[in-house]
This record gives sequence, structure tokens and C-alpha cells, in this order.
Amino acid sequence: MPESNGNAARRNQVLDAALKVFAAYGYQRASVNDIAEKAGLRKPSLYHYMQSKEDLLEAIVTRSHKRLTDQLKELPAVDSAMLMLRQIVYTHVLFNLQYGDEVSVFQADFRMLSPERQVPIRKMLNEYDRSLQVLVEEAQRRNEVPADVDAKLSVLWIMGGANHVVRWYRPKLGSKPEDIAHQFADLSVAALRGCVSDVPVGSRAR
Amino acid sequence: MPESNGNAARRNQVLDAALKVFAAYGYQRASVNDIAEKAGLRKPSLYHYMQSKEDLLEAIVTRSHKRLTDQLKELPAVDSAMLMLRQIVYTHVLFNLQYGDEVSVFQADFRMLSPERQVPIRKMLNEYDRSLQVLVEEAQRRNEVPADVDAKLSVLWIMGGANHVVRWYRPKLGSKPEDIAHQFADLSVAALRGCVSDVPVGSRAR
Amino acid sequence: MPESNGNAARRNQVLDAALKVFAAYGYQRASVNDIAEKAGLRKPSLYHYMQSKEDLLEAIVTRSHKRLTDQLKELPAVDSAMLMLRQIVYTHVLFNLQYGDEVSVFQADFRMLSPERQVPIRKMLNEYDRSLQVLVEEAQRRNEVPADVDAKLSVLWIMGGANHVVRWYRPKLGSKPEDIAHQFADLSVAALRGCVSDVPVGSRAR
Amino acid sequence: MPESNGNAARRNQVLDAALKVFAAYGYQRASVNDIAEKAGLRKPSLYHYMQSKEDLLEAIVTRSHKRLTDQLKELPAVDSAMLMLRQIVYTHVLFNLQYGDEVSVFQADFRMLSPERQVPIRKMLNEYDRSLQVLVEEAQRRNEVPADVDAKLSVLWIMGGANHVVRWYRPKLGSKPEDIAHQFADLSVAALRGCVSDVPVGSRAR
DNA sequence: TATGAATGAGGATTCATTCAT
DNA sequence: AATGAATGAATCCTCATTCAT
Repeated sequence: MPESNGNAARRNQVLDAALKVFAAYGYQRASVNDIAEKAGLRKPSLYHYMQSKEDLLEAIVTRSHKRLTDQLKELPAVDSAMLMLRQIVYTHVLFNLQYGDEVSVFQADFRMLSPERQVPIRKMLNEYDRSLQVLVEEAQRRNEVPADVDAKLSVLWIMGGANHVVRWYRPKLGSKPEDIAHQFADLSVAALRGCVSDVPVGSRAR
Repeated sequence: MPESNGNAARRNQVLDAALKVFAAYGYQRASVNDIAEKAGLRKPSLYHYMQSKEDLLEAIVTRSHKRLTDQLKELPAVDSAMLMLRQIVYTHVLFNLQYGDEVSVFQADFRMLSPERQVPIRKMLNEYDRSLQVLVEEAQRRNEVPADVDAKLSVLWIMGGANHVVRWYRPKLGSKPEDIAHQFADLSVAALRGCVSDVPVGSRAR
Repeated sequence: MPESNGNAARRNQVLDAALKVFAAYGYQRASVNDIAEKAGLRKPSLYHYMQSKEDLLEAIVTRSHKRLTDQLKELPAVDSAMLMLRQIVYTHVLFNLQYGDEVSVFQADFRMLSPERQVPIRKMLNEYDRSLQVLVEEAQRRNEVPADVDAKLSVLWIMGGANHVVRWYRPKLGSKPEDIAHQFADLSVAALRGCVSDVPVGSRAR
Repeated sequence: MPESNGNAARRNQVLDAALKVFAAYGYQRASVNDIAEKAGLRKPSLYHYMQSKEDLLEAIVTRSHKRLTDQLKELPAVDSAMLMLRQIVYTHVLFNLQYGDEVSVFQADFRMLSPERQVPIRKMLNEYDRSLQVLVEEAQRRNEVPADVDAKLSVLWIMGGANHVVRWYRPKLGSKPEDIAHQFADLSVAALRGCVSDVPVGSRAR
């Protein structure tokens, strides 16, 4: 009766195996047997370290978010909202680049969790977005960001760019992670700052 | 007549049914039976309108990309690269908002296609990204975008924001699609324009 | 309501199409659609010329046996049982070589018919074997075949060799059909004639 | 452990179950479920002992041929080609009678294997035929068989008779296996020896 | 702890046949 | 006579999970 999910080191090995397999095939296509092979065990042995396949996914997703927030907590306090935001984007992008598998699985397979299991994670994500939104609003109060910028939309915009990296980034190819993170932090700050008041709106809709 | 996939109107109904089911459950979890029910048919009848489940996914993905590029082709020619880019981002975001299901399935399940089926689609995507990159480079030659901006990275950044919308946008909730598209077009242009030269680099790594 | 299985010429075309398809894939693997394609029709159209797939098999099998017996009926009467037998073997082997597809289907798929449909055909086959056996017994009475030969077994032996040809014979390769038939007729007669009384029985069992 | 096909004893039980079911219904009509029932298992459990249904057929066919050649290898060496041939025919016929199911399945369903899987088996069969042909030629050099006998054809003829037994033999009915094998060995030797030079060629074709 | 064995539930797909047109 | 459309039944196979050892 594996009540405690056994030995913690082994449990982590299993999680890592699952992570790689999920990242490679996607949660649904990855079989428990694939994970077992990757972990150097037989299929039933896995059940000493997990309750179910879904359990692994939840653990991976939760662990991933925790890792990110742990990193963010260590950021030095700065008195400028914009600088804080810049730090966060930089860290977030770098995190995504460093933990590509985890983040990929998060993005691709999060919704494969049962609705109930999604709830706490969605909550964390919303809180995260919300905290960024607060920073933008703070910057707007300080006139570092134009008032007509939609704080919520712009945060979603930035998150999109930051999360997208796991889809195209390949280590050893192209720019270094730190450079990418810097560029993206710059782009975010520039986007928020605006400087667009003089651009004519040349969109199809007009 | 197994070659012609039967009546074209019906085929489209089946594609739409598959689209909804894939969007709701994900390609892997969606069963052929689910699609049949949604289409008002029994399971084997579907095979008059498709060769396989994967066939449906490929058709959806291809149709989606074609729809977008068809819209982009209709954009008026403008002599400014930046304006052109703005138009494209606006149109792309609006398209993603209007065809949320299609785009979601594209993003979530594209890689469930066999490697061979992925090839032509990857090619199209790369061409699209490349064409945007060319616009950024053109804008840089005209000094509308700072020379130190990485054209490729910034395009990927923008695409990230544009594609991300399908993950959070819910019709009837929040801003109107046109407003979102405008904001995102503005943010993209602002991000490229820069104005960030005076910002200190407050990142954890330093 | 296709009571009469329609136009006879068309019916024969369908039979021939089925014959080729059955011979190529085997009755079970051959699909009604394969037959329809070979016949230049669509699947449901076949049902104007048959009651069922099994119906086609029965018709092919029956037609094949009738063709053979028709040929045998035309053999000239001869007063020697051995000569009669020789004629029959020659004709049978030649028939098998000429109607390889039909005979192959007969042998391979006869038992796929429902038990009831097998009855009359088994009866015909038994009668055929029996008539040969009678000839051997007649030859034994005339001392043209040793008395210790088992008439029934030797007939089954001969039929084995004769039927086996459809498994290895390929037109345009090796001997001509007439030469094969002659050789086999010779072998049959020689086998029955015996001349083996002086052979020591070097079999493992002793 | 999907590579090792599990416990060998069980695997053999499954093979035997499959053998009986294939022999009774034919490979195509036999369902995996039929085999499972015969083996006292549920359908999915079979997959511990096989990779696929076709896998079972291949194993049966290969095992059958191996069993025969193993028996043939034990035959005592004799200096007469004719005696050797006689021994082989005797043994082969007896084998076919003793392993009727195996041989029936071999003959009826061998071609249901994928072309690739047929290759090695065809090769073995050809080698077998060829080795018999060599014996006939040797006997011809020793003048034990007339020079005008076609060695290849006569071997095919003999194999036909030998293989045919599985179609008509029913245990407990008619002659004993050993007697049948003896008769057939005698008939083969007699057929080859000839003694037919004085027979007029009474065939339809003249 | 580790695993061989077993399986219920469910997967996509095929196909002979029917029927309305 | 010909066929597009539709489908019930059945097929092989996969897989997450359980359990006895």
C-alpha cells in the first residue's frame, strides 16, 4: 500500500522520467510503460511512486510553477514598478528556456488534468498574472506607462511572448538564453512605455 | 468512392464537428465516435468523409493556416514596413480571436500529426515568420526600428503574444476582439520602436 | 429486387472479377469493394448480380467443378481401365494448369462456404474420387495393377499430385502444360503398376 | 516485458490454442478472442505471449517446418538415393498425418503472412524440394530412375501427394498412418522407377 | 520494493449489406 | 440498372490499473 509514494529520491527519478516522456510525446500519447522504461523500472513498480498517471502530470505541473515562483521570490526588491516588471520578465523567460520540458508539458498538457485538479493551478496562474497587472498599474500611476494601455491585456501579451519561447527555442542553436531574456525584457518594457502615439492605425478594419 | 471523400458540404460539416471536438477535448482524447455524434452520424459513416482521424486533423490545420494567409493577402499594400507589420499583427490577432477553435487545435495538436504530415505545415509557418522578419529588417534599414533589435527574436516574441490569445480569450468577456487586436498591434510596434536605451538592466543575473 | 441475378453476361463478368480477386487475396481478405473495382462497378451494384459474397464463391467453385467434369465427359471411351485413368489424370492436370485461378480458389476457400453449401460439392468430389477408385479396382481385376495396392489411397495420392500443381505452376516458366500433364499421367500409371516388390523398406519406423 | 513474449510454457499453450483455432476456422476467420478463449485467457492477456495475431501464425508455420526437418535429420544414412528418398517420403507423410493441424494451417494460411515474413519460409521450402530433386538426379545417374523422368516435376508430384493427406485423412477412420505412409512411399518409388515405356498415350489431346 | 500476469474499458478501423434515389 | 449514403457488427490492438507473489 504505497501511501506515502515511497522513497523521495526515486519519486523524483520517476517524475523526471515522466517529464521527459511527456515532453517528447505529449501526455496522452505517452504510456505508463514508456515512463517505466525511462525510469529503469517495470510498469507496476511505478505505482509505488505515484497514484496514477494523472498524478504525475499534476506533480510536474505544480513543481514547475513552484520552481518559477521560488526564483521570482529571490528577486531583489526595487522601488520602480517597471524595473520590477523587467526583472520578472527576464527571470521568467530565462526560466522557460532553462526548464523547457517542464514548461512545455505545463502548457501542452495542463488541461488534460481533471477539472478539479486544474482549479488550484489556474488560481496560481491568475494570481501570477494579477501580480504583474498590479505592477503595470503602479507604473501607470507613476506615469511610466501611458494611461491608455490596458494593463491586463498588456500583461497577457507579455506572457504570450514569454511562454512561446518553449516552442521554438533549441539549445545550442541561435542566441544564448540570457541574451534572449534580455531582448524580451527590453521588448516588454518598450511595449509598455509606448511611444506609439504618432503611429497611424493602418489596419484592414479601417 | 474512397478517393474523393464524398460530398463536399458534408465533408465540411464533419470537419467542423471534428474541430469542435478536438478543441474541447484535445485530439488524442477526442474519439472518432465523439466526432460522429457531433456530426449527427454513426462512427463508420464518418469514413465516407475522411480517410482517418489524423486526416481530419491535418485538414483542420491546413485549412486554418490557409484562412489566415488568405486574409493577409487581402491587406492593402502600404509603403511603410512598420505599417505593414502593424496591419499583419492586427489581422493575425483578430483572426486568432475569431477562429479560436481552429487556432487552438493548430497549436495544441499540430505535433500529433505524423512527422511527414508536419513537414509542409512547418514549412508554411517558417515562411510566415520569415516574411515578418524581413519586414522588421526593412524597418531597421529605414531607421524605424533600432539596429540592435534582433529581428528574428522580436518576431517570435510578437507571434507569441498573438498566438497566446486563444488560451485566455473568451467571447462576451472582457474587451472586444478589435480592441484587443489594436492594443496588440500597438504593443508590437512600440516594442520594436524601442525607446528603451535609458533603462537600467535590473535582472537577477547581474 | 434482383431475383434473377440480372443479365447473364454481366453476372459472368462479376464472377470473373471475383475469381481474380479471390485468387489474388483469398476469399476472406478480398473485399466486396475489391471485386466491384475489378468489375468496373460500385459496391452496391454488385448486388444486382449476386445475393452475397458467399454466393460468388459458391458459383465459382461449382462452375469450376462443372468445367472439369464437362471436359472429362468428352473423353473417348477406351476399353482399358488403365488407359481411361491415364486419360483422366492427363485431362485433370491440364485442366488445373489451364484454370489455375479457379482451382486455387476451390482448394483454398472451399471450406469458407457454410456447411450446407459445402454438402453438394463434397458429394461431387467424393463421386469423382470414387469413380477413379472404381477404375483402379477394375485394373486390379485385370491384373494391370497389383492386388496389394490400396485403390482408395492410390487415388488420393494421385489427386494430391494433380491438385498440387496450382501451387507451384507459373505460366511462361518451366515446362509446357501438356508436358507436365504427360509426365504426371506417366507417373500415375507407373505408381499404380508397381514394380516395387523388390524394394527393401528402408523407413525409419523399422 | 514486451520483447520476450513471457513465460515459454504459456507461450506454447497459446500457440497450441491458436493452432487449433486456425485449423478449425482458418487464419482469417479465427478471431483473437477465439484464441484467447481456447487458451483460457481474456483477449488482452494474449498480448503477453505474442506481438500480434500474425506473429502466432508465423510461429506455428515455422515450428511446423522445424519439426519436420528435425525428424528428417534423424533418418539413418543409406547409400542408395532411392532408399533415402523412400525414407523421406515415408517420414514426411507420417509427419503430415501426425501433425495434421499444423500442416493444414501451413498449407492453408501461409500466404496470409506479410510478404516479408513469407520470404524465409519460402526459402526453406525451396531448399527442401531442391534436396529431394538432387536425390532423384542421383538415382538417375545410378540408373535407378529412367533418364527421361523430369526430376523437378516428379518431386513436385510426390510432394503433392504427401501434402494432400491433411485434406482427407481423419484419425480413427480408414488405414493406419504407418500403412498410408508405406503405401505412399511405395507409390513414389514406383512412380519414379517408371516401367511405363510400353504404355500408349491415351490422352484427350491426341 | 519489485514485477509477471491479467484484464476491463476503450481505441480506430473495416466491411458486407441495405436502402432511397 | 446503378450508386451515394449509411450502419451494425466485428476486428485487432492498446493501456492504465490491480493483484499475488
